Amino acid sequence: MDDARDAVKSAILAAIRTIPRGQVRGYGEVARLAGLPGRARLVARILSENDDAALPWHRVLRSDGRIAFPERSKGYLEQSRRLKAEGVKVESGRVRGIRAAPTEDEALWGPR
DNA sequence: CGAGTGACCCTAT
DNA sequence: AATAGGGCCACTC
Repeated sequence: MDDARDAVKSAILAAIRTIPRGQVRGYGEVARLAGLPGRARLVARILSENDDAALPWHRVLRSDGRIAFPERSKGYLEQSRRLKAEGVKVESGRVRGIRAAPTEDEALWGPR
């Protein structure tokens, strides 16, 4: 059974739903909020598999505030459009006004 | 079980 | 600011 996997998916989706309108979060941030530190990639995969139209997936970006899609991609345009519609400023494929707390990630990824 | 891939992240140059 | 290198996780072949 994929109970565990389903639970993880639900947790991630819930975390994404927690993002307030007009604001954005990073994949790693979402993963951490979902109780899955270091599984940012998993979040991305879940999003690719997700089919919930009510899910604000467009509020999920990379840590740099960059959209995780190539500019020519359809998803990029869609996400950019939706973000702008919510009052988020997007320039050159990157969002302004965000700062995904890197300090926490540093503790986890920062190996040194 | 090894190798390849991806809507990722970090450090260093 | 942009590029290069290394790492971690989950899935597929």
